[in-house]
Amino acid sequence: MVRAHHVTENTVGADMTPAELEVLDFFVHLGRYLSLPRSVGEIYGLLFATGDSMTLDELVRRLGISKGSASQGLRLLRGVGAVQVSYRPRDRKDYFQAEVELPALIRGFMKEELSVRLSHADERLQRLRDTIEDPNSGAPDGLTGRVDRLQSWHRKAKRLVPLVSTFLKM
Amino acid sequence: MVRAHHVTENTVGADMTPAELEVLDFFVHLGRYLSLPRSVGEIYGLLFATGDSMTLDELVRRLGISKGSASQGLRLLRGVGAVQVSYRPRDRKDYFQAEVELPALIRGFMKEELSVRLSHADERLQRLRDTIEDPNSGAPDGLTGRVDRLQSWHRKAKRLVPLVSTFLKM
DNA sequence: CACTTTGTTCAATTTTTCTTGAATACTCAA
DNA sequence: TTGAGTATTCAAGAAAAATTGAACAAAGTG
Repeated sequence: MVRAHHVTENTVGADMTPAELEVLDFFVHLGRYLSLPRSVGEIYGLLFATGDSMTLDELVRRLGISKGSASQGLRLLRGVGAVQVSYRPRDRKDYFQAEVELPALIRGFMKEELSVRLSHADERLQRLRDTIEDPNSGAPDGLTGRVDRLQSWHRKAKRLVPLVSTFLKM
Repeated sequence: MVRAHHVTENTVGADMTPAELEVLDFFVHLGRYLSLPRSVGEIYGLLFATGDSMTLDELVRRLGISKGSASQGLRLLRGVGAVQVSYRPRDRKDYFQAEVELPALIRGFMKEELSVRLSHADERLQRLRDTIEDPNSGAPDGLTGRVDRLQSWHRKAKRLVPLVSTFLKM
């Protein structure tokens, strides 16, 4: 409740329209669910609401956040493919624009986040196996079986990723 | 790295076997990815490693966490169906045990978390629509179209949930 | 009922994460 | 090369989240 109106609490946010505020609100909450900083939700939200591309300074001014936050937030959003940068001839500024095509977003997220996590999990599971196979590890009875199950979860998750991608691109 | 060895840093954790430590490590990291407090990963990890049921006091003692943390963590884990409680005749204690069947976990997670979030999103999207349909909302050109797209993402996500459930239960 | 054991709640504290803003780096134009 | 405009980095401060521990509640027992 309070948080949703964050942008209205500082003077610079005052030039937001109700429609824009509502869109920001939506993405701030969505981001919250994905444990993203509020600033990231705000940035994507404003870009989404505006539709057009926008410079870093414009984002800073309209959202009333610091350049540091904006820069870091944009890096993250670019990283997952949620924001694209374009350059204009005879203009040094970067122009940032929201990617609103779901397939592109999915692709970015799956590639950037998920695959890294899954391969980390791979390593961990391998280490875990190695540890419990050592007779000195003190592995409780039946742990091997439960770790097997863990590995089967993991394999399933890996097979799920392309399936979800396909579905969402339809 | 540092975090992974948390449980070894306090005296009570010293009675953990290497195998148990590795399992805790795995679940603490997994939990981290899902933005769960470390204590939650530790609790589930120890229950998973042990295989047996365990009392709250046992968890507190072996993990070296406070009763408060253990109680709250267990509530969360029970809430998503990752931990089950059983009672024993002539024994006032609760006995907690890890649920290791993937289908049950999925069911719990999908029901508890996802469906709530998705219905929140529903409300938000409806409000958003209402706002931008008001001519005084100052909705930028084309925003209606983009919000349409948002709603189609959302519908897709809702259809995806049962699909994923089915797949993971196979 | 008083007492014991077990689990929960919540204000205070600690830890982690986010944000800020000044310093720095980069890029192009003149 | 200098200067002006732009973006990034990062240490310090602010905010949010997790953890603790003591007080409380609940549920038996004698």
